[in-house]
Amino acid sequence: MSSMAGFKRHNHAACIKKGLTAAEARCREAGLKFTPVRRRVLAMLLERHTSLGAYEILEQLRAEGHGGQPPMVYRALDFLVKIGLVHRIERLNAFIACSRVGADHTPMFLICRSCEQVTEACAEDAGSGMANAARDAGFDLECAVMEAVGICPQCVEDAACAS
Amino acid sequence: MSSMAGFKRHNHAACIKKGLTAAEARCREAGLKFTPVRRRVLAMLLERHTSLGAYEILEQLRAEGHGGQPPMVYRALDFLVKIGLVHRIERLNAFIACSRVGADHTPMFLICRSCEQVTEACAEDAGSGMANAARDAGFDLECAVMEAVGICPQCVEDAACAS
DNA sequence: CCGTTAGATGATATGTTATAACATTGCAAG
DNA sequence: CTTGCAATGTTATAACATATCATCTAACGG
Repeated sequence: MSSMAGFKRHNHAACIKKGLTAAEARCREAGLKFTPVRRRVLAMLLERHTSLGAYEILEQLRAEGHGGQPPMVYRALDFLVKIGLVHRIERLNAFIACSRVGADHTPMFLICRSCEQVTEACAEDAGSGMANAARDAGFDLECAVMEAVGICPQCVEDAACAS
Repeated sequence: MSSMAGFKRHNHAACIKKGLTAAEARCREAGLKFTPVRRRVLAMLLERHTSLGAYEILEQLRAEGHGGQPPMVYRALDFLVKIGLVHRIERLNAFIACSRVGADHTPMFLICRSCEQVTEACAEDAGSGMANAARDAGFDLECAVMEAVGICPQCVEDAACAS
């Protein structure tokens, strides 16, 4: 199976599996438990390949018969975010599976305001820029949030065709 | 009067006045109305000199006898954000008065997780970095969110003294 | 094997942030 | 004056998030 994601085609089934395998490995190493709920939430995020709100995840869990209340989802998400398997998109109050697990990366998110697609990109330079600006201000930077709002390549193209 | 703000001392009364004057000018130029509610909300943000939540603003308006419901505050904030007099801090779901009105700036926000102080900094380089990364991805960047979470200079110092 | 413990989950309630929808007001151009 | 438009008022609710306390369960030392 193949679909649009990250603005480009790829083997989606494989990338879900890869994500779950990486998660298992990471948890095993760290002595953490990759429980069914955590696995299911991560799988859902990997499947959708864009950001999902906590309540969308909750609804889907319920639809699958796992029942549950909001804290269940937020706990799973907190866990996944803490160990770096999932990122929070502040602008959207939503969550997305990390697409570069393991790599020491400085993620930036591209948020399309037309189709709502969210994609992770590398932004080492921008990260350095933020680190420099923080240092100049005497600020001890612990975490940098970088989110770009605009129009994704597909929507740009669609708009061009339409005109 | 003088107080800590932006991590450094400055003449606070003057900067409030300056902010309001700049706002009046900007609205007059653009043919927009700088109504009492809008003025009061902006003044409140300038006074506090850090970020405020919409409901904190609402409470204060009520305490001052202006009554009102949430939409009133959100409308005023939307207006102020749209014309660039106020920035939204995504990480905090809060708002802060722009400290560089008029300047063509690429704002980045330094959010202290110890004292909650928020400060605006310049991050031209980081902005370029994000713009480059977006361009490389074929993404049409319209708005860049840059927020740094960490410890402000004052809190770093306090921690050092305490140890 | 048993009891202890720590992490995970279940469940209820509530807190916090944001917007939809519709009514009303007030000012200014035609 | 009336029509149109932006701003404001009002009610209700949607959407996002967490505090708290109870219960379960797997891992560990005795």
